[in-house]
Formats: sequence, structure tokens, C-alpha cells
Amino acid sequence: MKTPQDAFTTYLSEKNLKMTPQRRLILDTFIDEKQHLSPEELYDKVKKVDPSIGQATVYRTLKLLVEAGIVESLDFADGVSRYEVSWGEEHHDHLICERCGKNIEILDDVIEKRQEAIAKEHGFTLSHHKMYLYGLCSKCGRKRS
Amino acid sequence: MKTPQDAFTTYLSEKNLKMTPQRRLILDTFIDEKQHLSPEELYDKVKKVDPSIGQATVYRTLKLLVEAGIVESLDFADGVSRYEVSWGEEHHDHLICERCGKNIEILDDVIEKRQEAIAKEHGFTLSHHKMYLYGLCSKCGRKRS
DNA sequence: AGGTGGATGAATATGCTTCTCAATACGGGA
DNA sequence: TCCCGTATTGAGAAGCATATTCATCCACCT
Ligand SMILES: [Mn+2]
Ligand SMILES: [Mn+2]
Ligand SMILES: [Zn+2]
Ligand SMILES: [Zn+2]
Repeated sequence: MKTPQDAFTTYLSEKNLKMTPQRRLILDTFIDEKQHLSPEELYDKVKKVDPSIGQATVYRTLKLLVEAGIVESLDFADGVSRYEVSWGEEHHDHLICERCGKNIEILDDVIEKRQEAIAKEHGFTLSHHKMYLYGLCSKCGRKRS
Repeated sequence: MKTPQDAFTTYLSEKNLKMTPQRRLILDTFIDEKQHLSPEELYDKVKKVDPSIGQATVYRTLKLLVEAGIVESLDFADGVSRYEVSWGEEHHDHLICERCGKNIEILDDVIEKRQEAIAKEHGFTLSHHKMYLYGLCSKCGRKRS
């Protein structure tokens, strides 16, 4: 499978857009950080390599990466949007501790199949879904204040 | 079971807060509209009855209603927060058409049980979850542009 | 009546995200 | 190589939903 970088280059040229040093740096930095990053956090990382970069460019590039199907946007309901590199990765959902923020990636075939079935029952063609499970992890559950 | 209004009154007095005409009007209006309302939409409805009401009061009251467990906040990824009255209603999730906005409430026992099981496997105590299925409804799917 | 604490509306502030704009970089053709 | 059109960029301003501030108001108790 193509690397995310190659996929991005391909996507850009298809749209008559250009691969630039800034875009390359932003994607490379994102891939290095295997995390659920907010635009601001990614901007901070990128600035360490190229302090002249503007945060508008980070927002714009994230938008492009989502359109290109290389990155997915997440929603942990913590006030900022978050992203993760999804290219070449298996789909998964998230189990989140509301106290400490611990975040576990989960995947359940039974659920995924039922989601498809439910959509079909209603005549829908499913394009994607979001599922977030919120609760307390074992550590935080014990010392519940 | 208590009505949402009674539940709200109870909650307020427990917290040494007061039931006011504004709060009563906001909840009554919300209950009349069996919809997924945004704060702005609710504000517009309420203003028709009492034009002197402030939108800060709508935001504040919605927050209280969520805390009281009478209302739930939703996230349809359309740029605004949305709410629905959940008191006395069965939990459900949503199936959303990305083209026309059609919104179907769904509930699947298999999924709900698996969610609990997954959380347990990871030592989590689940407090709640969000699940949104996005796609195209039968109408919009046919005339795909 | 006077006092106390919550509630309110208008205005202002906040925080994340997007847009505007002038300057710059790039790439293909003369 | 120079020219030209287009895409890109960074800085700052603007948008937009939501939260907060603050002076006033009101309900209730003594
Ligand atoms: Mn899933
Ligand atoms: Mn559910
Ligand atoms: Zn935890
Ligand atoms: Zn539709």
C-alpha cells in the first residue's frame, strides 16, 4: 500500500494542487506523533521544526488531509477537534476515561455488522459512523471521589 | 414517573436554586417541540412567547437541564450543539442522512450489550456513549449527484 | 420595611476555526 | 532565461457559538 505521503501527493496532483515543504512537514510531523492531536498541538510540534509556519496552514492542511482520506477527525467532546492518521490503519472506535483522559482504541465486529444491518433496514447507505464510549477506567473507578 | 417539570423543580430545590418563569417557559417550550433543537432555535421559539428573554438564560437553563438529567446533548456534527428531552424517554442513537438531514432514532440491544461487554473487558465502568451513523437515505441515495 | 442571595438581560469576552489579502513561490511556455 | 498565471503562504482580522461579567431585579425571610 502507498505511504500516506504518496497518497497525499497523488491526491494533490489530482486536484491540481501542489506538494509544498509546509504540507510535507505537517504530514510528516503528524505521522511521527502517533496520537490524537488537536490543530493547536500539531501546530506546536511543527513550529519546533519551522518556526515561520502559520497556523492557518496547519488548519488548511488538516482539511486537505481529511478530504484525501488520509486523516480522520475525532470528537472527544473536550472542546477541540482532534485528528488521527487513518491511512493504512484499521478502522476503530474509542473508549475514553472521563477522569484521566485514558483512551483505548476498540473494534468490535458484532457492532460494526449491526450498524450496517440497521442502516440497511432503514434504506440507508452508510458512509461512516462515530462511536465513543465514556466512563471510568479501572484506576479512576477505584478512587472515585 | 415524575414529569420533566417536576423533576426540574426537584433538582433546582436540591441545589438551592429557584424555579423561575423563564426556566419554566424554556422547559415547556422545549417539551412542546419534539425535535433536536439548537440553543438558537430554542431561543427563537421562546422569544415568541416572551420577547424579553435573553439568550444567555437559554444557554444557562439548557446547562441546568443537562445536569438535572432531563435533557441530553447531541452532536450531529453540523456546527451547533443540539439537545433533546430524554426524561422518561428510552435511550436511543441516531441515523443521519448527510444530504437532507433526515434523522432516524435507533436502538439496538445487541450493540448496547456489546458496548457494556467491551467496557468491562477493559476494566471500564461505562457512564454513557455516543453513536451516530452517517450516510444517505433511500431518497437521497437514488438521486446521487 | 430592610436585607440577602439567586436570577436576569445586555453587553462584552472568549476560544476555536476560517477568511482576507498582499506577498511569494512555482511551473510551463515563449 | 524571462514572463505569466496560478497556487500557497503567513499575519491579522473576522466569524461564530458559547461563556462570563455586571448592574439591576426579584422572591423570600425576618
Ligand atoms: Mn466502529
Ligand atoms: Mn446506544
Ligand atoms: Zn481514568
Ligand atoms: Zn436524505
